[in-house]
Parts: sequence; C-alpha cells; structure tokens
Amino acid sequence: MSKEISLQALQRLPLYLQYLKALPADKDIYISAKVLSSALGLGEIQVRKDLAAVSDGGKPKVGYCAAELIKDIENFLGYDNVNDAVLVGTGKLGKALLSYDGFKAYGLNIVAAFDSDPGKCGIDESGKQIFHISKMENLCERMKIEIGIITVPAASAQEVCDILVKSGIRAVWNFAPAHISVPAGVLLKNENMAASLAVLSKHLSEKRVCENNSNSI
Amino acid sequence: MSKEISLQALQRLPLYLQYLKALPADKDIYISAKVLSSALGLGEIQVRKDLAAVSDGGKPKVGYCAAELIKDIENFLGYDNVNDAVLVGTGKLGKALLSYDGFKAYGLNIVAAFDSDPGKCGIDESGKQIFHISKMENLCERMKIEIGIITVPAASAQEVCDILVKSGIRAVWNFAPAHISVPAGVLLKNENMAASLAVLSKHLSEKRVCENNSNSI
DNA sequence: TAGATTGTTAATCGATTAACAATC
DNA sequence: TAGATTGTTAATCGATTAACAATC
Repeated sequence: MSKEISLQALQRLPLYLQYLKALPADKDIYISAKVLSSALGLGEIQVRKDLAAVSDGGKPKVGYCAAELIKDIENFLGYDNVNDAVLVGTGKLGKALLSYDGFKAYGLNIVAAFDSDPGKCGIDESGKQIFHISKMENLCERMKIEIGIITVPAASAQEVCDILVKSGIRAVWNFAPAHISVPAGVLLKNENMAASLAVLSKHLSEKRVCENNSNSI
Repeated sequence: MSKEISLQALQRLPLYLQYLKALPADKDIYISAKVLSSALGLGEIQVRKDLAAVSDGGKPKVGYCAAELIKDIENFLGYDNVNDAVLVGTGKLGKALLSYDGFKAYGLNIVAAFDSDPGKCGIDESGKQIFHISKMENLCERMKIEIGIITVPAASAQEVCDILVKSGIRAVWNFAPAHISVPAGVLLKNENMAASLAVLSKHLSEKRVCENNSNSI
C-alpha cells in the first residue's frame, strides 16, 4: 500500500469509496475489479492498479474485501482526520456550500465563513457564523485552519487568497472564475465550472456523435 | 483555425477568455503568448499551441489581437449560440446555480427547473419557474432543450438522467456525487467536488511541501 | 489440478515541452 | 538586417492499457 499514485487515480478514489459505501456494511463482502470497473465505467486493469496503490490488496479468485477497501481508501485520503476549513464569500454559491452537509463524509468541516459586507455577518441559515473578513487572519491562526474555500467574485479572489495564505492556510479550494497564484507548499485546487461549460458547449456546437462512454468526463 | 484540440486545451480556453475580456476593449490591443502564459501560470508554448487551434493566428513580433482572440475563442466554443438548459433538483446547490447569473457569459441559459417535491414548485427567488418533474419530458421536447443540469441526491441521479436523455437532452452536467451512464452521443460532464476534496485532503495528510505552482490543479 | 482473479512489467497512447524554422 | 515573436515538427513525460506471471 501507499505506492505511487497518479493525480488522476487520486481523483478516482472517491468514486470507489462512494460505490463501496453503498454496499451492505458486512465484513464478508468481497468485490472483484471486474464488477467495480463495469459499475463505474472504468477499465478493469485501471481499477486494479488504483486499488493496489492504496490497499494491501485483494485475494485472487475472491476479490477485494469491501470493508477493508473503504478503510484503506479513507485512510489514504486522510478522511479520518477532520479537516477544518473556512469559507470566504457568502453569495449564493458560498451559502450553498456552507449549508451542504455532505462534506463531512470527506472529513471537511467548514467552521466559519467570512464576508467583506458587514451586512452579511451574523448567523447563517446553516447555523454557522459569518464574520467580517477583517477577523479572518486572527481566527485562522488561532484555530490552525488549513483549508480555505474561495467563493468571492473573480476580482477579489487573489486578494482573499493572499490573506488566507498569510493566515496559515495550506490548501485553497477556489470557486471564483479567476486565475490565482499561491506560494510553494500551498495547494491550489480550482473548481472550474467555466472549463466544464466549455466542454458542454463545444460538444453541442459540434453536433456530432462521439463514441459511447468515452464521452464521460 | 479549428485544428486538433485536446480536451485539456479545450478546458483552458475559458481561462484565456476571462483574461482577455478583462483587458480594455480596444481594437488595437495586442498580447503576446509570453504575457498571457505568465499571467495565467501556463507554459508559453502551450499557450501558442492552444491559440493556434482556435484562431487564425498572431503576428510575429506583435502578438495576438485581443479582440480577435475573444471572438475566435467564443466562436470556437459556441458561446455565441445560446444554449438553453434545464436544471433538476432544487436543493441548496440547485438554487444557487439557478440564481447565478454569470452563466450567460458562457452562452448558458437555464430556462426552468424541476423537482420531485410538489411543495418546491412555483416561482423561485431567482424568478425562474420550478415545475414538477413529471412535466420535464414534455417541456424539454417542446423547447428543444439540449442541456440538463443534475443537482439531485446521488440516489436519484441516474433516474433523472434517463428522463433527460429520453427528453432529447444532448449534454448532461452532473453535480450529484454519483456515477451515471449515458448512451452514445450524449455528453456527460461530471462536476466532481469529491475528486477535488480528495486532492485537498491528500495534500494535507501528506504534510509535505511540493513544487511551486505545479501544485495548482 | 484447473480456473478465476490479482498484480506487475512492457507497450501504447495522449498531452506537454523542447528545438528549430518561419515571419514580420 | 537583426531581433522578437509565432508556428510546427520532434522528443519527452505521464497515464492508460495490454500482456503475462503469480496466487489462491
């Protein structure tokens, strides 16, 4: 376990996790790479390779123990440690993420939000506190927050990111449609809806039929 | 123009577009691949190759005409044709997307939403109509809708997708944390937040410093 | 044992980068 | 012309897939 893993493979792990967790929670459920791959629309060898990177391995002729796999993947991804996060920008999208309670399955816990508009500060519908942005640095440092979620307009994204970095954030999840840059050691993950829309729009403008299933992206 | 383009390159186009649109709207503004690449944190050659795929090209020693590039990229991506879409599932995320007005810059126009809960039907805060899911097929067919946005819980994602496909949808944008499958010719784009979280969580659990800027994903 | 399934090493494929030629 | 910049062909790199060996 814990061999080389590609960025692509890393991003497929939640897919396996989601499938495995939907299975009955029985110690003795085994599943083969073949079943997994066809259920998820992936290659069978790819699945074996992905799982080999995170798990002690399956048993020939039997498959992988589902319960073990879940444990191994969660452990590999660090979902067992809770990752505290702050969110900046409480517009529509920010509020939606703030009240989404599905993140805790991934170890993500949004502890507070920030906004530059004093009128938006207070308790959110989600029950979470929204502070003025001026309080962010202090709070992040005190609570040793490591994840910052950016849901501000593009124009202020870099500025907000800089404050987050100064506050000790080590990973930034950016939803603003803007390119931002971070210093070495800080991870930047862009949630790039514009990129997705480009793919959709291009497909429609082509009006051509491509090959099956390879058209899932 | 319109040579081969890789999926990656296609998804970088909105980045160029966003940068170029932030420039003064002057017919005579030229920009070099060098400036573009360093502003966006990309490789210079990569930028030239990307632009070559969509544009008639730049002028040696001068660069690319910004206004031309914008036109070429928008044309390539089909942002000039309006793409009508429907959204299914009016939970927090669905509502956030419904009222987000930034999509029209990408040619995306959400004309209506659907939900299986009759209590949620009516006029949304966004001013858009929410219909019962039973009306979806008929409405999509009549209006020749080609894009379906799925923001329902994972458990009903496949079912909703099947109805969309039956209704003539040709591109599906899936926000549900579920694997769904579509027939040939229909494009499926997953907006995979779980995948992003995997990258963030793994980075933090590693507690190691990686190389600069290559850590933007 | 035979057969099914895992795991690994080698081959292929696609995307990025480097080297260089073309052009204003 | 010389120099800056674009554009293309070749080399590299990384990820996926294929072939095959190992194991229960």
